[in-house]
Amino acid sequence: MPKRDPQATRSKILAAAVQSFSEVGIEGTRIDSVAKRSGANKRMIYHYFGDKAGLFEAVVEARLESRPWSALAAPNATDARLMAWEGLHHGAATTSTARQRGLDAMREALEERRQHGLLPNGLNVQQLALVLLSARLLPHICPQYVGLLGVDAAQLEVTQASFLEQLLDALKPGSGAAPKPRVKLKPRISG
Amino acid sequence: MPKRDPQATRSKILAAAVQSFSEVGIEGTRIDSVAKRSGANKRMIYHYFGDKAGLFEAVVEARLESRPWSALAAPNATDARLMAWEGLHHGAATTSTARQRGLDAMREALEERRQHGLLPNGLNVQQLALVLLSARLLPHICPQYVGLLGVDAAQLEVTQASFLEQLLDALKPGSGAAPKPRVKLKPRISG
DNA sequence: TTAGAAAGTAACTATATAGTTACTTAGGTC
DNA sequence: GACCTAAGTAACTATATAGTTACTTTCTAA
Repeated sequence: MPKRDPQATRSKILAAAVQSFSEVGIEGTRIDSVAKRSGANKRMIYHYFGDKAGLFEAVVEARLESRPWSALAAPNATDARLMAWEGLHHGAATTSTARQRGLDAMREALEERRQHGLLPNGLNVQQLALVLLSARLLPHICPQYVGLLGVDAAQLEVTQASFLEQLLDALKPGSGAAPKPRVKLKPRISG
Repeated sequence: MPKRDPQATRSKILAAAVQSFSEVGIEGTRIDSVAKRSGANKRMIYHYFGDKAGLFEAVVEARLESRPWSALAAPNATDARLMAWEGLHHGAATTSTARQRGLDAMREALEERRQHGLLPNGLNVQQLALVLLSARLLPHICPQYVGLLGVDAAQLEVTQASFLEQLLDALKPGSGAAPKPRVKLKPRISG
């Protein structure tokens, strides 16, 4: 094991930064705390990433740029929260070709679904994609509303996936009958 | 006009705080800047609200507690962002009886819609409410994805409302035919 | 009209924080 | 193995920030 390992240092800083930014956001993140959590020297953060903004950029790059996108899969809490902090701070400004490609693919998958006659022709696929993405992101960002709406937060990952599939199913042209839920949920064990 | 007006002072502080918290969040908000923006003395903030956390609580109370909730109406950007900062910082912990009532009403409205045969019986109304709320909130929180998904941000308020109505319509049991969009959109004038 | 409470002000303080300086140590290369 | 560059460290600095102290001014009520 070498005493010095630039790659390892860089990535342990990045890992700590991912956690911190996701948990407490950009303003909430303390460079000193990232240094301590990563075990690296604070100076190294500036060495590899320039400044706090650069560190956040690197975090976005590492977690959001090359992630797979899918209309029904939920991003994990870490990524969802990073997306929220990014959006709240930087607004719509994002010139991300990688994410653009990923989201295009997601849209195309829905488009294909429509061409197979599984979605109504009049339906705007972009809007549908936005609704599906929103549904999977928001519970990580505003968990307070999950509870307030009477949805079981602990099982949401599963119940929501099933619900959204059911929703898409119900949109299928000609599906007049009320569809059945695909997953039968066990009653939650309390305590 | 009296030289002193406690009510007015309190509310101008609150108004400035609403703006600041909505724009830059809890950590991003500077008490000095709220004081300056409101025209009140900084000391008065501590006098009326205790500390920064108390000020944020008052902001939530003022904007989120007694607002009307509706399955299809979009909260404005200010409120949506406040909800996001609140959720990101405080998580699921919210003991809000007022919001609970408001959201219950929203759920009941959907329930009623179902009882009128306008929604499939198998459909989980809580989940549906969550999806609709998510769709209306997320664009304010993560505006970057609106553009990346190819949706026109400037017209979203209108186009999304129309889309969601269409979606609910398509869920109506027995509605096999592809529904038409309810609003015909003008092409956007560029420049 | 005067006491006392509440509203309001300005200057202050302790501390935390992003970013820097000045230095030491390791490792590859000729 | 000497040299040089990159990796790494610790102590430092300027400043910004939440919260306070000590004070003045206005309003109210007896």
